Amino acid sequence: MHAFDVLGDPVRRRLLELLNEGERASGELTEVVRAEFGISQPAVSQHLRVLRENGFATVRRDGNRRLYAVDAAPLRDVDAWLRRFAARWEPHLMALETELARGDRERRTSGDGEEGRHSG
Amino acid sequence: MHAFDVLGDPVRRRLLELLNEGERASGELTEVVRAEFGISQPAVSQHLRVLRENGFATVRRDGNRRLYAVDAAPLRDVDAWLRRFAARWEPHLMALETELARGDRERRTSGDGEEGRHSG
DNA sequence: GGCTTATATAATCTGATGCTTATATGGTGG
DNA sequence: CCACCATATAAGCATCAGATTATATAAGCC
Repeated sequence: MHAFDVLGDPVRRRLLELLNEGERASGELTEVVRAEFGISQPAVSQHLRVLRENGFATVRRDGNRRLYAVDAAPLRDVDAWLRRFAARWEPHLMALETELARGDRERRTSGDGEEGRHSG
Repeated sequence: MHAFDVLGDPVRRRLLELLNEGERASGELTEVVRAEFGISQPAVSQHLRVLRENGFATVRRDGNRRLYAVDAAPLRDVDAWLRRFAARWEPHLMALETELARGDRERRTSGDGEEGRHSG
């Protein structure tokens, strides 16, 4: 199953959005999605399975529950495909990237903690 | 139809790839896709319609033919969604973007050439 | 052990999507 | 005008993804 097929479903996109905020139990995800899309628990579970089986999410046990977390590897692939078109909407982006790649290795940030505030 | 649904189809992705190399006539696209996917001309035409109607492609007349070109607007939307996850595969990217946005307006004067440490 | 909770799987049904064949539209040239 | 390209649309059909209900698995608790 291609990554884009996985992302083709709105429920799965929503699940990924939720997971992007942090690890969540299946039940929590189910509650949110149930409310928003009006679908059943098994339906959500099946979507989670698709995410799992295609590498978009990982699971771990926590007693009774299953805690899901996002795994961005396939998203990166999607991004890679998209980037081929990026020049069309951000003509300057390519130049910036080049510059960045250079600056990045020069600067070698030590970035342990995040002392910078990205948004306020 | 959501942008991700449009991209969910491999034929349409391929068409976009081809269009990304430059304007092409429907017939040319049809030939390539026919060879690769073994589908008929109407099938391709219908995919082109989906691309058109969802803003992924534009058409113009050239005598007998219809020349298609890619329109990246919806791809940008997709990219915008993806970017919310970008920090997961490129932890430094967010910082770089922030820095760039700032550096871009600061640098403006250009000439110093040492943009080495914006520190932080 | 037996009840309850949390989650996954199985089986089945349904509707949307994409394919096909057939046909329409519209431009070009004799 | 008529024949002929190039392309789009129409109509019908098949397949598949996603939904549902019912049930299985597995952990926690008394």
